Amino acid sequence: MTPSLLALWDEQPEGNVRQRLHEVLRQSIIRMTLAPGQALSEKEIADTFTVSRQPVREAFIRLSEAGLVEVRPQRGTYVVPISHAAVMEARFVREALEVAVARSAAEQGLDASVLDELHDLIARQKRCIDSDAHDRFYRLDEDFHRTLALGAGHDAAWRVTQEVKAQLDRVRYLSVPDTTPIAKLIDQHGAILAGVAAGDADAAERAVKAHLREILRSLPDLIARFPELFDIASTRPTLSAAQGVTA
Amino acid sequence: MTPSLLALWDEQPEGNVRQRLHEVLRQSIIRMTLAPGQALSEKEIADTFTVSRQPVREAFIRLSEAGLVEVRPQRGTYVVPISHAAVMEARFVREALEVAVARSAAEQGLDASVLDELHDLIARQKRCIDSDAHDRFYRLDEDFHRTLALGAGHDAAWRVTQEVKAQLDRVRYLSVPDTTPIAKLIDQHGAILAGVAAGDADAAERAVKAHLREILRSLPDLIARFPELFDIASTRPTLSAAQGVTA
DNA sequence: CTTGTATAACTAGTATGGTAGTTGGGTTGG
DNA sequence: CCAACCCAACTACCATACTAGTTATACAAG
Repeated sequence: MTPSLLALWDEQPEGNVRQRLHEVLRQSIIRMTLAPGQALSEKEIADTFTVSRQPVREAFIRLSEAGLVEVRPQRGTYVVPISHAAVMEARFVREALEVAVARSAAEQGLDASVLDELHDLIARQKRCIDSDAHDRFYRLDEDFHRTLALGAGHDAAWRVTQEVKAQLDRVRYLSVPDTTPIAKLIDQHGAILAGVAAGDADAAERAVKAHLREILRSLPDLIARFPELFDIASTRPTLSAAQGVTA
Repeated sequence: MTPSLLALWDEQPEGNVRQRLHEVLRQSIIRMTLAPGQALSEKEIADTFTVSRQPVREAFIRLSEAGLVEVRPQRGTYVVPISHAAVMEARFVREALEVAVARSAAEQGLDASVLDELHDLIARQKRCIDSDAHDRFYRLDEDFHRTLALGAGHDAAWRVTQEVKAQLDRVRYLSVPDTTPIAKLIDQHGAILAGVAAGDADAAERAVKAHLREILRSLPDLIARFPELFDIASTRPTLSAAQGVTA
């Protein structure tokens, strides 16, 4: 584990130790380098990166807010198992946001430069079909969704999307390279862009929904194939669950 | 400032110092006890609550992620001004989520107990109309939206909604008690509930949108009345803005 | 009076120390 | 053999110390 963590560490240029650590750990959890259920020790991580425990702790807190780790006081910090319920909820939130973004983009129109960039991204994605460049495709996939959101001026929506997407990316990483073929995903990107470019909000919405529902096709199969990575319970016990109502 | 902060502190029962501090500061910012632009000193806050700087710092980090404060390294931490763009974006995200939640609730149906609770909440809201119990109404308002979201099983959506709602609540707190009369808001709650209960997703969506667009009516007036609380620039300079695209 | 510089007083970021609590394993009494 | 207990080795949380960077001010040089 250590070597690949350190590799990510070196390629994180931005800013302070906390942010770099957060990004390294986040990526490692998404990529399953840190497996669900694994215990993360403040001290061990701190020693690995030759930093103090404090920024590690702060990174843990942020990860726990994204639902990627669970901090149990005086016990330990653990990578949370993939939860079916959490994935479904993340997908729900993401669909709500991206549908709204696509509709907004279709209705208000996008700058020509943004449309060009989106077309360009799809073209570059197509070059990944045969070359088995999955990692490259995934980055371009994220670029497509981000460019659309930011191009429509909805950067808060994108920020939230990015947070919940972590839950989904963990699943997507499992389904490499089978399940849904890349070509199909690229076609769906094309459909989204076509709807947006044509100013047809309804078509854009349908395209986004079709795209984001692909994960539903692969999920049951993945749970069957990797049961040890998933939470057995259908509903995950969340600390931030329903609270009492004002008396 | 100090006394009212400490009052909030004492009524935060839950858990650790960091969470209590976060909630106290968050509420204080929403309620304008901590005014936009005000500098927050780690040391000063720590001394006020007789805790160390560390949990204060961690609370600041969380607040900065919600866009309520800005941490400028080696400089200071400041309550961010209300930004027109940030409010519009928060409203956009909230509408996207709550529309999706309401549609989901209408389509899948809610338990009778949840419907009862929603009706009860509306009834209790009506009792606030004449008594000028604005604070009480606002709590019941939040209860209504939370109960709907959690009742439909979308607690992740609610968690995100709650985060972005802070930006909107700051504005709403300014508009007490004029602008939109409480009675109108309660009617809108009733319309949402009616749509959901009838299983009419389209009606529920229309009702949610009408409800959440009330803020748009009051915002220009508030900017004119309290220009010193708002960011002058139309677009706020966000650190997490657009990044380059994969080369 | 203006300007450049040194400096003192702040800041956040990081490191380290201390405390209370949990856990698991070994030991002791039955 | 088994149960109860104890203790050592962890944990996260909080407090404190230290570092590095920013800013405003005072002061000296022109």
